[in-house]
Amino acid sequence: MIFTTKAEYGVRLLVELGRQHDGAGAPTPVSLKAIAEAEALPLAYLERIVALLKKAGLVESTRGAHGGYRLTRQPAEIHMDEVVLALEGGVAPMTCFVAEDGSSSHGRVVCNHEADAGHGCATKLLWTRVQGGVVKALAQTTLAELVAFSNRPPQTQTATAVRNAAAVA
Amino acid sequence: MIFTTKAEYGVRLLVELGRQHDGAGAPTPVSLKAIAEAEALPLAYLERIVALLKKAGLVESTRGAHGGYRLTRQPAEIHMDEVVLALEGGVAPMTCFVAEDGSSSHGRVVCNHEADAGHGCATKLLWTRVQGGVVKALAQTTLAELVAFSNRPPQTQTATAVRNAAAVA
DNA sequence: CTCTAATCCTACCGCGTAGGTCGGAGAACC
DNA sequence: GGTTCTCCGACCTACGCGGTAGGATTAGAG
Repeated sequence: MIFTTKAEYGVRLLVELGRQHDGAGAPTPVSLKAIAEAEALPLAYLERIVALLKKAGLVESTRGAHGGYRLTRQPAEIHMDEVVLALEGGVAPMTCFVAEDGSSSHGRVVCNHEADAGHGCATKLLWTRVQGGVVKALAQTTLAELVAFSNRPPQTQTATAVRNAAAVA
Repeated sequence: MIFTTKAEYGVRLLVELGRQHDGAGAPTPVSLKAIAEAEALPLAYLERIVALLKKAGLVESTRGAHGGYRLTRQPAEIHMDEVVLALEGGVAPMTCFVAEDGSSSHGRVVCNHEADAGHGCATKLLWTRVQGGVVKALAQTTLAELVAFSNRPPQTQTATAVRNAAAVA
């Protein structure tokens, strides 16, 4: 598989925040406990995940009673490549892939067993293309889309997902 | 990361076979030992990997002395989606993704915690798009391309890889 | 006819990491 | 001051990846 549950839970957490997000600048924050119950996720684990999102500046928090988290931007302005990068710490199709700087979305990608033979590793071309496809698919999806998708009646969700995926491909 | 070393080693193995592959129908087979030495990979591990490729019909073998493996098709006719599918047993971006039939390239994809809540999982749309991007990138790459890439002088490889990746994206 | 080089097959193992828990310390609101 | 939150770091466990061991089988070479 590609992504761990960090990405899964983190995205679902953001969707839950995006659902409560109205146009106002600073709405009432949502507590992790409420999100954990709504999505049936372990609270203690969510704490560590949301810390990653906060460090990336995607959410902000207010402590204390009636505190919680809220988005720092409009859901339509949050693209999933940034989200997954914050949660997973990079999007690399193979262990030998390391980005030169932190962000793997635009940075140069380097295979670290480059000099083992005269003719480099032939798979580098392949993994580079795969990574490009993943990042592109992530960047084209916004949080607002996922929020809208999650509010749709279930029987139409499958067809919509397939249609959107076909549009991407 | 996305893929394990099974995919990495398997692709490199195929590249090595493709390099020896001339136009003739049944050329002299290449032994695993030769490939293991050329690519500096553990022989015993390669045995298990090549078994997957054989089961998928991508290579055929002759046993006994001076035996080995050879491709069943021209390198230009071997697309990487089929290869990775054979090696990794499916291309799923998340554990909850399972294909209805064996092949994940065209089969319908289903999230197995579909019915846990009223509003399905919002991440399904995202993972479907990601998987589409990966499969597309794999399907667009043939073994012949990788063979040609691996024979190129090293100093031009990086620039070429980036250019090709940009063309895909 | 045997020796040898190769494919085949199955069981085994160590180790890193994903996934999750626990307990507690600060911060705000009543 | 108690309650409700965020925050933080240590800790634990199951599992799968990556690799090894050892053998059985097949077929060409001499």
